[in-house]
Amino acid sequence: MEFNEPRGIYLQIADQIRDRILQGEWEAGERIPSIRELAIELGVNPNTVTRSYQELLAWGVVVNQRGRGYFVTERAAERALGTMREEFMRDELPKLVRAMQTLDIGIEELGEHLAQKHGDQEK
Amino acid sequence: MEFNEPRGIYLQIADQIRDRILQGEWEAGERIPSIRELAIELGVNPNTVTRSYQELLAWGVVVNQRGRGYFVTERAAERALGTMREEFMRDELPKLVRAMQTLDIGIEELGEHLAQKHGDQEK
DNA sequence: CCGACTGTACTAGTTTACTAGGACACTAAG
DNA sequence: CTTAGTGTCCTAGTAAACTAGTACAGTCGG
Repeated sequence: MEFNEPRGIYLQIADQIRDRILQGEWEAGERIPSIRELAIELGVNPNTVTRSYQELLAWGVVVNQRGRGYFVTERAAERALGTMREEFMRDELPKLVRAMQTLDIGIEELGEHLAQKHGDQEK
Repeated sequence: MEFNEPRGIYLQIADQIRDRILQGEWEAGERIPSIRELAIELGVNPNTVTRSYQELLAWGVVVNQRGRGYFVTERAAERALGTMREEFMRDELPKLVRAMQTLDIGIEELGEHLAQKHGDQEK
């Protein structure tokens, strides 16, 4: 696995594991790879994985037990979406509002540009 | 002037001068404060102001002449809005798109939250 | 030419986020 | 109890962005 982006490695790992959880690679209650296992597999320091797993904890998709491992929570997808949306609304939205105000970009115009970028938002 | 935000001081200064230009504090072709003047007034290093002025150059609101100073351009407001919007569309919009995709936020929902934040967008 | 202003270039110190190394502590199986 | 696994803590190294200090270079009025 390559880590080219300017984003921290630990964030890329956290995203990857989160996605694998949400895709059902592990059942609720099941153990995900240990910190050391994953660290060796990815060729990074265990502390980096530890930090990734702290993110997963904050998102509510795993719980941990000292000496045993990290385990997928019930309704992990639901929890992840909820907490991550809260974080987005609290941290990113204000920046967006500021930018739109100084650049005098309306919601309608923003919508047009967004549509160009990722097409239909059906789901 | 206090610089509490986590954003670089040079960016805060650049924003401030940009706003003062757009508010018409100086005419087109008029000279803005010299790097040293502003540095002393704000209590920062001249190099920090230099960096702020580089931003203003990039935004197209000023031009510079070695040994003479920095001068407000024609149609500064127009230029600033244009280049800054380009930067926004190129740098910020992709992040926004990514976030909205992983969080499954639609344009409509985003609009609702934006409306709550800065009310009507009349102009 | 001179002097006082202007911007510029080079270098170094500071801060912050991030990553890594190594030791410690808990758990469970034998 | 021992051991091999687990997570956790403390510390240090790294890299990047930012800020500062200092010297250099152009401009213009006298």
